[in-house]
Amino acid sequence: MSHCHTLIATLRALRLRMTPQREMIVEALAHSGSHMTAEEILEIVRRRARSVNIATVYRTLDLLVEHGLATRTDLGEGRVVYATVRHGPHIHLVCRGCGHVQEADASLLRSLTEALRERYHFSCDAGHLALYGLCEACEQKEPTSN
Amino acid sequence: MSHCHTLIATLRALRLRMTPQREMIVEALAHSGSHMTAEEILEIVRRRARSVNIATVYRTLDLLVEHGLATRTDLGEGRVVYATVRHGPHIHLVCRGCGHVQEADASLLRSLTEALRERYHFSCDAGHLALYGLCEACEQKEPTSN
DNA sequence: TTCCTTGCAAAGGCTTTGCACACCG
DNA sequence: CGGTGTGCAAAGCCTTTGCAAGGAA
Repeated sequence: MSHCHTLIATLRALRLRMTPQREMIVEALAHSGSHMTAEEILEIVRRRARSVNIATVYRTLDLLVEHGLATRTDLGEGRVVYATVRHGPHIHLVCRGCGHVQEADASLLRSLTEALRERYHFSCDAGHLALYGLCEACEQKEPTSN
Repeated sequence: MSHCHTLIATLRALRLRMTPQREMIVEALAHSGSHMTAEEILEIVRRRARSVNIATVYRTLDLLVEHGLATRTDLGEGRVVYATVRHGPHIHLVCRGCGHVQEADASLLRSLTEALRERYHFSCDAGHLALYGLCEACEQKEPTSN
């Protein structure tokens, strides 16, 4: 609740125009438990206003990401998800078997990101991370690792 | 040299038909220093046979990946790269600033993958990994982290 | 000869863009 | 009122697919 109000206030402070569409999109994203695709956001927004267009969703999400209010994570295979910054950094664990995505604590990355910085001078962005593999159920189904 | 011969022999052993197109595609991939996109492979193959089609490249790459002879890494933003297995597991470090991709030693992932297995029962596939962030040059250009 | 593979073109899925109208501030 | 934002439709990009002809075994 207050979270999306904060986001909306931030948008206003950034001198960005607040339209009903933007408000509904921000609310949909802020109220969701975790990451969402543009299409999922559209579906929720359309429950309130059927005329809202997918292009507007993409444009608003771009806006949020540009201003650091949301993150965009490309899970690969055409799946791109968004989340408000409040969710904080997390790892997306994407199962190659069933496609399920679970979130993991980003603090697990600390030693990795430090090593990458030291050895490769690469500043890893932990907030946008997707890791591929198999969830417990799918690993038992797949006899040999692919 | 011998590496692509090994790959071709493996394909033959798998009873897969060997066509000039497949041979050229495998050679292009095996001779490359690292990962390549389908389009890059096509470009190289076309220097030898202009008529080769992108669909054939995709079909051959699918074949190689299915049989474990190559890996497909989705770098996000529509960039998908392939590499022969000989390259061994490596991490792709993708710079959000300039788009440059460098490879890092996959052994850095060991403790992370162990932690994910223990805490989330997730079997992480280190061979297909892409990490986002900023390379040294781009980090100095970007004053505040995005 | 028998399937498999190929090239071509069209279709698909997701995302972006051009345009005229609507509307926030 | 001025300048943005929106809906719509079309275009773009990468990848896949249907099909008839070509080619490996």
